[in-house]
Amino acid sequence: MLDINYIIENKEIVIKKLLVKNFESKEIIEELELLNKKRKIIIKELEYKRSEINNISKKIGELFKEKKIQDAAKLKEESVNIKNSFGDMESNLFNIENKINDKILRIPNIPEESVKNQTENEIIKEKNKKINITEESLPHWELIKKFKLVDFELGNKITGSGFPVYTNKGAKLQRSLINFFLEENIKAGYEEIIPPLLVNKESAFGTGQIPDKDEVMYHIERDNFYLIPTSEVPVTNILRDKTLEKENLPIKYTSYTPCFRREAGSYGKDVRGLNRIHQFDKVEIVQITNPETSYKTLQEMVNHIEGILMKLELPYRILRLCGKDLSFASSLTYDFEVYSAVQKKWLEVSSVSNFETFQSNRLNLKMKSKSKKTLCHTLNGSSLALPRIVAAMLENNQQKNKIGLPKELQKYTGFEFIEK
RNA sequence: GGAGGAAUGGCAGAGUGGUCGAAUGCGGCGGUCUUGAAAACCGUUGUACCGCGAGGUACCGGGGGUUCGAAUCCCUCUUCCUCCGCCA
Repeated sequence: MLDINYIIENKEIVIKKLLVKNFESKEIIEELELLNKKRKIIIKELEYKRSEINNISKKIGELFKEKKIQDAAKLKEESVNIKNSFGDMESNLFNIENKINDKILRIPNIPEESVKNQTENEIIKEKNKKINITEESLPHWELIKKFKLVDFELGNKITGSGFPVYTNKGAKLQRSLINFFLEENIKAGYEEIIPPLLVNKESAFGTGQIPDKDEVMYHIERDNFYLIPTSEVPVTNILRDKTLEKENLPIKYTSYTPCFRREAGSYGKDVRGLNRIHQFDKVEIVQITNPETSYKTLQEMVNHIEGILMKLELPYRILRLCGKDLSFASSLTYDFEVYSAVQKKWLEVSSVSNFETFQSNRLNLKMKSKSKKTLCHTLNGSSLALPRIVAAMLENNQQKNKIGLPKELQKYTGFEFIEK
């Protein structure tokens, strides 16, 4: 959520920058400006009247002490009159503030300076795309059947489409990847968190999932909880309504959780196999930083994730997202994709973003230095999302009757190959 | 799930209708003293909003109500504690 005063004071710049995200904001900002003026006028009058009532009440108190009951009764009447003159002011103010809120929540975050108004994502780096596959090479959805790693039919039976059952070495591979990612993150100074998988609406609001994107989340009506679409939600909300000491920053959290996404309406060949499912495993990294250093932090996170992908010996590329592809809350995002040789497709496995103050403003997450309080910057990234890593790894490393695993991962799996 | 109790500033803890935005202690910040530090002493110390400013308004778990006036009374929700029940 952007700050209303900032929007109004920097109207022209904000409008221009939001166009980079393909968001036309002129009208909405002008409406905001008008509403804000109305708001201030009402507040001024209302607070003046309230202060009058407060004064009268004080006098009444004194008169009561002096037993001047009649004088007090007179003042009471006066006070009631003032209160009656409020009219609809209070409800008007309430309505205006609601309208302001609604509008401001519809405005996306401002993209970072270097994001240009282009529709092409910039490829920052591309590594090791050459893979030895043959005519007989299978896509991962065939491989997982052949080697009995993941059972989608079983998931259909137990739950429904998009809830795979990992079996045997497929299950062990999941657990090994999770451990590998967590250990890499912990080595890099991240504190491990196991958060709740269900969150309340305040938490979903804090990181920006509601009101705009509530259709991606499963919602438990009876208790009004949401299943988390990413551990970013509970983990970032650890610090909701906190003021942190400047010298305690940055705060670095890592967390493995299953993630639940409704992915309404997406069926077809793009979602075959592990490409897109309703429940998947992901390890996340989150950082809360001093606003002055957040872009340095973003780079550090990108380097860290790149290091993990290198250890997995997967072909990958890093994209710097264009304005059009930036998410609602993000100022700058780098996407990581791994190459899936049989599908001949790049698969997104991580998205690393700096949200600047967009989340912290909703979260009321501040930093204190000397006597000054300022909003922190929040950042997060996947390190990493498992299904597509598994898909690419299986496809790229397949041999005749087995699938090889990267050395670094073997320490965790305890086996070098997946065999029949 | 049932019965009872509680929620106050960074923390601890007073306050049960009127100079209470809130005593006191601890902590924090500034100072005196000291070669330096500690101790002691003095001062200071919440947030948001409106206003050029003086100043004002709101906030004592959340929401609503009673009243001229609410931390204090009433309703409701949430969370915590004690007891009972159930339970991995």
